[in-house]
Amino acid sequence: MELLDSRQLRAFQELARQGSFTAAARNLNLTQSAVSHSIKALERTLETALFDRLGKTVRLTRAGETLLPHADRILSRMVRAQDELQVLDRPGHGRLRIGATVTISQFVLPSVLRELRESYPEFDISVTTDDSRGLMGLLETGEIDVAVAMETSFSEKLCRERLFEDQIQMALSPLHPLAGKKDISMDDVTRESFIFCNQARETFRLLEQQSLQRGMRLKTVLQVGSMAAIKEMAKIGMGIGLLSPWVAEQEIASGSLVFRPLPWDNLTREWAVHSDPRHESQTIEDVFTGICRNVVDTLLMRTERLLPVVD
Amino acid sequence: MELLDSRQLRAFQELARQGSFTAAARNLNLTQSAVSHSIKALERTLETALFDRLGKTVRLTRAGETLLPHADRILSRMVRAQDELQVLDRPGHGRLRIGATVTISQFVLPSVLRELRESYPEFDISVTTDDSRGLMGLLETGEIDVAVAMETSFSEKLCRERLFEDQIQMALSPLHPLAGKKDISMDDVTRESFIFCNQARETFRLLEQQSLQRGMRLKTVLQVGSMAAIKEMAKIGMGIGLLSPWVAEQEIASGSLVFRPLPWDNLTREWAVHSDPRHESQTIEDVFTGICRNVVDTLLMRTERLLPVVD
DNA sequence: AAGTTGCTTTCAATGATTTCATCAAATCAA
DNA sequence: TTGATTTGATGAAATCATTGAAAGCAACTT
Repeated sequence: MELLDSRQLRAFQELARQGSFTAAARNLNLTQSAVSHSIKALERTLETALFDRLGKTVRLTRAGETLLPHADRILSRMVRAQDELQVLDRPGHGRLRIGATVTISQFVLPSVLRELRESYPEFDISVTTDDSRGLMGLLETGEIDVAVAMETSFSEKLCRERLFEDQIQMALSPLHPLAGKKDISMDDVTRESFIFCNQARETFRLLEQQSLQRGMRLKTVLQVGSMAAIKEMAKIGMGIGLLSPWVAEQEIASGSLVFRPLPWDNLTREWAVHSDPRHESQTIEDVFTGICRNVVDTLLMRTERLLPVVD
Repeated sequence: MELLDSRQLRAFQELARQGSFTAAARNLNLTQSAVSHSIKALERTLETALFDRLGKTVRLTRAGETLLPHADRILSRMVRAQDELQVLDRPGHGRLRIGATVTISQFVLPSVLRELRESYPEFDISVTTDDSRGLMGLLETGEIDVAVAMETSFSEKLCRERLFEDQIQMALSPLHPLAGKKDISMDDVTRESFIFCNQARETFRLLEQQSLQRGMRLKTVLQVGSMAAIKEMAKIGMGIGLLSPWVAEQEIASGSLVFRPLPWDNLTREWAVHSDPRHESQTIEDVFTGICRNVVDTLLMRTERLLPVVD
């Protein structure tokens, strides 16, 4: 069926309100003739008379009466839609959907979000937590705008800005036999059981792959839900936590956890801000990346446990 | 501000749903070039990008996401409006707003409405009661479609179809002194008090005018709200009822009321169906008039108290 | 690297909307 | 009643927008 025309509806609405072609035309900034033509066209597509023309004045027919409320709502919704879009375009308004791994959302994002909110208080900001691979998926389907994640798995289409590197190490209770051992061998770790974060599947994958290359399997004793849980478990000697030392500054300082490198190298994680360069407004994403840069730079100054990126 | 175009919105909606210009174009029976143009035009009037074009596939931007629900509702309301109008046009569907005087709505309309409902069971029928002059006003403002009323006051623009004539007479209790009197003089009635229906202002006006021409005033003792009330009051001798004898067949037959003519003539009321010939669909009004004709004809056959119209 | 698919652009043509000029009808004021 | 004025309808011309064909890119496939 033929679709209704919005300008004709507008003419209809005004004519219904004014009861006069010339008055309607004046309000619409049109000629009376144009209004007459519009109404006639509308009546033709609807195959029904909308007005009784009684000489000088005009009155709605039954059909016109039933159409009028529809026309009103259609037209008012049109201007409402336009108003909403207008507001959306105002500088400082907008949306940023951030994706981050557990580590990042706990140790980096808080400062970033504080700065972001200072500069753009009207922005809608949301944070989704997932492992790095999942974040890349969300980025590709457009469900998030930026992802702070490991650089292992990234799509060709996405662009990235490197932030820093870190290294997975063993987090041990000070009482653990390996805590004081000078040279930790492969055999030493083979016998141990490890604690992972079940949301950090990408790190787990990285470690498993490295282990298998050396013909061994890491014994996993626990999969816990958060960084804090790993640390607590390691403290009481439930096993060896696997995480980067920069997320445990306090525990290291207080001596409740001891960090030792794993007996093989290449356990460096490279972190970056990923985004989709084809996305509508890259600007807010650039702002976000810049803030991340800043925050990470101050972090780098405070600890040597984070490694700057070599460009 | 520039108004949105419905075809562009339709294209937008389909593209948002399909995520592909060609697919959208196929569903719209258009070239994908046309869809591309439409979207571009829409984006131009809204001054914002509605889609991220990522090579082969497209995705809604934030603006697009906010526009989509509006577009959906606008378009669905358009088809709803069209559907409603379609239903309105179906034969047998429609509306007839009848205006009638108290007498008519009590003694003529019931049969008319029964026949009307038989032929057009889906019609919206409403009845408004007012005196003849008021009905003419309602007819002129388009608040009713037809009026069954006295012919005294009618506008030039309206058309009418004469139905019948009747005559106002005095309704008396059989015990009333005038009930058996042979020749009733002016003096006889001057002393009496009369009972009117307060909704029959036109009849009252007619009588008052006739009286004043003869230099007398009718003494009004009661203004009551219905024909039945007049009859009851007259029966118990509260005064003389003024009404047409054909609305009191039963009372005459049972002898509880006696009718006598007033001592001056020209008290004939002419009844007609009035309507506005400039109105959209005269057909249902013609049907109504025809049914009135029939009903009145059978009434005329049953009583001589109604007078046929002389054409 | 070539081919396919899909979107954009340019351009011509079609179609629709608007305006202008004019007519007919209705209202208003003598 | 008669003209003067207002108002809506109509037809023709001008303007504007929508459409489709074809060529041009860009991305994805083989």
